[in-house]
Amino acid sequence: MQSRSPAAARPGRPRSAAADAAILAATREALVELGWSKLTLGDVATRAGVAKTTLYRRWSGKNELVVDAVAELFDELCLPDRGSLAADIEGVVLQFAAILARPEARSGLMAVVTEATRDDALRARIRASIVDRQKGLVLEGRSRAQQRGELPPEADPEESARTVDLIFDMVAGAVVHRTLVSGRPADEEWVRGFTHILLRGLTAPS
Amino acid sequence: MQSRSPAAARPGRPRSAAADAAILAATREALVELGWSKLTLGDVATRAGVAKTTLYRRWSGKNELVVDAVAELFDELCLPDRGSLAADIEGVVLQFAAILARPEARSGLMAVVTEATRDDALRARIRASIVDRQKGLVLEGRSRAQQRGELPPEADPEESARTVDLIFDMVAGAVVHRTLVSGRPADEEWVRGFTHILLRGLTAPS
DNA sequence: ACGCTTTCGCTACGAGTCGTAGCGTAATGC
DNA sequence: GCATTACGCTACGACTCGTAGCGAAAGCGT
Repeated sequence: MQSRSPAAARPGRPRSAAADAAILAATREALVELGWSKLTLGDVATRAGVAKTTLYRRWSGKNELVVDAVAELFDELCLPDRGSLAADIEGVVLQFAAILARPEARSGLMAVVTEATRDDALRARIRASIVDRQKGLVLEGRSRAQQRGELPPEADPEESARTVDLIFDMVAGAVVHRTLVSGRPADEEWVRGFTHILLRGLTAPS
Repeated sequence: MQSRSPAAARPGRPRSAAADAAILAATREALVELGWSKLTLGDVATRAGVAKTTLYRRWSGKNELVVDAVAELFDELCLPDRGSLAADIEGVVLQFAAILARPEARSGLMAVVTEATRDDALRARIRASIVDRQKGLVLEGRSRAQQRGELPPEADPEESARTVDLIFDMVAGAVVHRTLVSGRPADEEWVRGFTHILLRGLTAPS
């Protein structure tokens, strides 16, 4: 029960880390050029310079591969301290919008979310590698705002968790809908208006 | 230049309206059982009791067919007058959430939006048959609220249009994200919390 | 009743993708 | 050297795609 680490020193030839990187990069490239529906694993393998069988040895299918390829795009997401809650929100929303403006994120992210409606394992994979990271930003931003005194400290932890979930759905949902459904850019002007409404909704006296 | 109506009295055998209904119903049924990716036009044709060629004569492909099939789900969407802006919003959001709770809407709607990221004609079709109808509800609700005095009348029409777009992205985006990404139901409790924040953001003094 | 026109159901087809199996070779640890 | 695993390559059956061709059916005008 000891060696269960993922990269345990197993005997035999190790998997090429370069191949992993090449495959994920090729997947994003194919997403840009072909989109989700016309992306084939054979094509990705050719672009990456690996055999198709190598691809199937590491990923069980198109869904899992694209999740990993898209997840790397969210690595750059962080929460810079801009001094006020409003500025922090605007900053992170603009970062999120910049990622969603990239074509590989647009087609890839939406597609895997679609597939996840019928695949619980895939949904868990998305949550672990993408969604939870975003939610962490919401938690961090609220913690900062409470330290600044911009938000009251939470009393009920359960109520607090519900509020975080709600804020997260509102932020991510609005940006995604603006970018992908309305088809218009989430630029600074839009983000300012959105932040304005959200912030007043959170802080105004009832 | 006279007879340009879509169903002009053309000579020859008319298209079967019953076949249209059967095909769209079969498409929704297949969406429930198979989901988007495993749905094939041949299977839909078999379920509907029509030939595959008939399907291709009326729709150019899977995307357009599913848009029409899903669009019918939104026919029931309306804005009941509940007496206050808060109640109106809660009512229509709950209706929207009820539609998104159906599996054929979950997999179908998200899938066509995904495909629309690379297909402008498809995006226009979605906007015409689904999105614009929802946006109309936002306009109607705001108009009512202004008559009641719950919202101030708009001065700048351009600013007004921007606000409507923003509200629409926030409402639809939050419900979609809650339902499809977070994977939790947009039940009454959640809708109350959401409406509370949105409404305070819209009406609280700055 | 008769043609004209369009739709419909059916069959068949080449093209493309899928996911897997088999084989020989390359890379690592003992 | 030897065991073990990863890799590249080829080939395969099964499936879906979108289209073409055909004869039959259903309307409309004369």
